[in-house]
Amino acid sequence: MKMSKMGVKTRHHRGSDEALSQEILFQCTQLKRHCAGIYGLGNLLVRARNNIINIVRHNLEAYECAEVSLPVIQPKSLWEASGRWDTYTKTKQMFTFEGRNGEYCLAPTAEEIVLDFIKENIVSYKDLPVNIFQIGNKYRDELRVRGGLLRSKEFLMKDGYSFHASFEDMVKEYNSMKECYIKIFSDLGLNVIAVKAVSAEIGGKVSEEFMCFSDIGEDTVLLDNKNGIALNTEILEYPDMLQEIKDSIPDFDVKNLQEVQCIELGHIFQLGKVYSESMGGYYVNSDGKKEAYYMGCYGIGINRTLGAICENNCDEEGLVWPDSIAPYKCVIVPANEYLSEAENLYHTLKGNCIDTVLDDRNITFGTKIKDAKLLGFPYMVIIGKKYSENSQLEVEKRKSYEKFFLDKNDLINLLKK
RNA sequence: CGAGGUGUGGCUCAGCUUGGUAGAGCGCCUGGUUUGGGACCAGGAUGCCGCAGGUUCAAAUCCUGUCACCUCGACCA
Repeated sequence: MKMSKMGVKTRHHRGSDEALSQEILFQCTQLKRHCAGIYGLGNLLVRARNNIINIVRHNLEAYECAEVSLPVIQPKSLWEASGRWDTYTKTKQMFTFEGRNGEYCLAPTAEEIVLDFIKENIVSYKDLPVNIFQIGNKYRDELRVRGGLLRSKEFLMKDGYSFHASFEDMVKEYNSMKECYIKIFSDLGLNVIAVKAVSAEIGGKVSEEFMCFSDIGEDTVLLDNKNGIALNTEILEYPDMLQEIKDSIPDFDVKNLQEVQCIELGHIFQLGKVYSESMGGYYVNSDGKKEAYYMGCYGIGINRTLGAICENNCDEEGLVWPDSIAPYKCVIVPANEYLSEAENLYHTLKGNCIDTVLDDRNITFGTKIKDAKLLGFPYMVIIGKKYSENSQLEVEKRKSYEKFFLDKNDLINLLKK
């Protein structure tokens, strides 16, 4: 990609947000606030997000989850069936509108629609279990938005749903998804822990959240380092849940818990039969009897994960994309009289399938360097004075500022990794 | 919805207390000099001061209303 065609504008000043990463995203115009909680994303964010999506997708497919796509516009009737139309509209958390054939909502979540989707495909115990997921926009008219990507009204979410003939099978799948989620976050380079949580409006009993440590996080997590468990502080408000924990762990004591701030990136639930019963999700068992199936539900906030990664990977000079999801592997920064040499290298790297940006803008060298750091490309290849002095390429690593010289082939090998 | 705060060129903001020709920095355009870590000189363009009423000879400034946005609470991936 040529920088001149990317439609980016960088600024000298940062604006304000409680999260440094979000300030930087506004500064380099990768995040544009159109109105409260509604954002446009620039090229770098979209490419990084696509990389996250691919990691999520590949891991889920390795666990035999099948990708589908469900509509965002959903009819009121489905939400009345589950009883959640009133729950969500009362608190004005859901966007609704009048269409030609009645009322609709913009999906805040998808339990209703997924049942409507899968119902006719699951009629016998032989059709179970099934685990399907989608990656799509969700809409929630949040009472309060926060921190750019971290809490917005329109956001990209991966949501998955599993269907089972028995409670045991549901629990088994739940545990398998937990394992899968831990793998996903580890592939993304995030340090994430599973935390016991309250299920709220989604329903069901057992649920765990996947939390990433961060001072700007909205959630407070209580760590029991001795017993190796963690729980969301909101559990303290539910005496029965607290009692369950006390019963299962003999020397559990609220006094020994350590408080940490976290960002919630994912949440998995054992839903049980709540939705299948209300929405008519039945199958016929081996005895020929009709039964509602058990369900599990598994979500990852993709935009929020992107935001958390930015927050974990930035410094005073700008973003520092980790290799796992970097939108481009490197940027070529030429002094203006070396543009044609830079262009040659650009085509060579592209020819080797390396995602490369060429800063071909007719601006001063210093500005290009500043922008390269601000935008956070993992490697910067400088073509200028030193290029003519020696045939090796000057390379600087964004993260460590480490500088070294490489032959063209060594550079290709380095970036191909 | 409760409590605070802010709306002024593309961006960030000053000016408002005490009414009197609309400001700065960055960005943008033209010309020239620069060209390895956010260059310099000269010239130039850009505003219904969020919107609507009111007070006044006169309103960015005072009053009333309204809308939008931000921060803090109650809800959530």
